[in-house]
Amino acid sequence: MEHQHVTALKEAGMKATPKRLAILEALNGLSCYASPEELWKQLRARFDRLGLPTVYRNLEELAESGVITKVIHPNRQLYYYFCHNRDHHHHFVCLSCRKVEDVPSCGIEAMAEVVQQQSGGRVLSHILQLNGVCGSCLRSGAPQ
Amino acid sequence: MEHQHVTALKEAGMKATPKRLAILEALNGLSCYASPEELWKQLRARFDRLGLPTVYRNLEELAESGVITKVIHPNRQLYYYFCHNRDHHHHFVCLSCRKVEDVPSCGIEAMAEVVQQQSGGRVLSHILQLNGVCGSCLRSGAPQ
DNA sequence: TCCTAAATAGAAATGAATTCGTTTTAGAAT
DNA sequence: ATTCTAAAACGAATTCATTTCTATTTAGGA
Ligand SMILES: [Zn+2]
Ligand SMILES: [Zn+2]
Ligand SMILES: [Zn+2]
Ligand SMILES: [Zn+2]
Repeated sequence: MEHQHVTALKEAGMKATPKRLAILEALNGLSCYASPEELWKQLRARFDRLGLPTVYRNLEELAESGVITKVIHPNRQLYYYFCHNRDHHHHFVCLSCRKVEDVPSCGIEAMAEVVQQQSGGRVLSHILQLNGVCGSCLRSGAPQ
Repeated sequence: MEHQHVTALKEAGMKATPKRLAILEALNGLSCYASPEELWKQLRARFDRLGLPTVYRNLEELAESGVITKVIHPNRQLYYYFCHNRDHHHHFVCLSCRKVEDVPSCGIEAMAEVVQQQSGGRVLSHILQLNGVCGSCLRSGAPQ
């Protein structure tokens, strides 16, 4: 379980440093998205020295290499999520409790084709994210 | 053409102030997204006094009321775009020249249904945006 | 014309995110 | 095991887009 993270890092061409692994493990233990500062506060206890910039840098690098996912949030802060689903899919994120659910498929390929036909443009990336309140939050009457 | 902006503002429950109208007109004259500061610099020439916070506030209110659209950008800065298409649709935004193209339709309704079935969650909003380089940028060899 | 809630000015503050020069370290090579 | 080097981490300082705050002005209805 830890070694699979080492492997994932190696495959992404990144050194498997203790702090990098700890960040991955911390994210792995959550079913919701987390902010760099939250992860930093959590991990600080396990390292005598751990800089907040290190957490920012690693999260960005991990997202860049596709190991983790960046969550787009209305408050415009950075959040990250570790999803094991390697198929192309998207996320429903709860704005109340931060839970993340997978939503399979999307019609991006067809839409990219529309752009290609329309203007000859090239789609480099896409953002498809559903925001809302998850079932358990709704049932518990949590604030939105 | 100016009066239609007055009407749009009234319908959104907003006072039709000169500065608000000027912001709308400035955005209306562009086929691409713009930042608050860019609009401020452009409009400063036409008003002896115009605060940058006023531009920020108005753009946010206009986006909130649905008159204009917010663009999600990888550099995490705020950009806005004035689109006249009132049907539900999404945007392909060029990361090079900032041009915006409409992309009709999306399968959000079906995906919202998946979320409903999966966990009983409620989808409050969604983000669907295609990022890339438009046809004319590609042909001109513009930097990405 | 008067009134009032809404809008604006503009300096100041905010704070998430990043920079930078130094120090440490992972992991390959010997 | 030891050496070496590019990558990683430190962390104080900085950045700068965005927001806050109080005083002032104004749009639009009465
Ligand atoms: Zn929830
Ligand atoms: Zn997922
Ligand atoms: Zn372009
Ligand atoms: Zn549009």
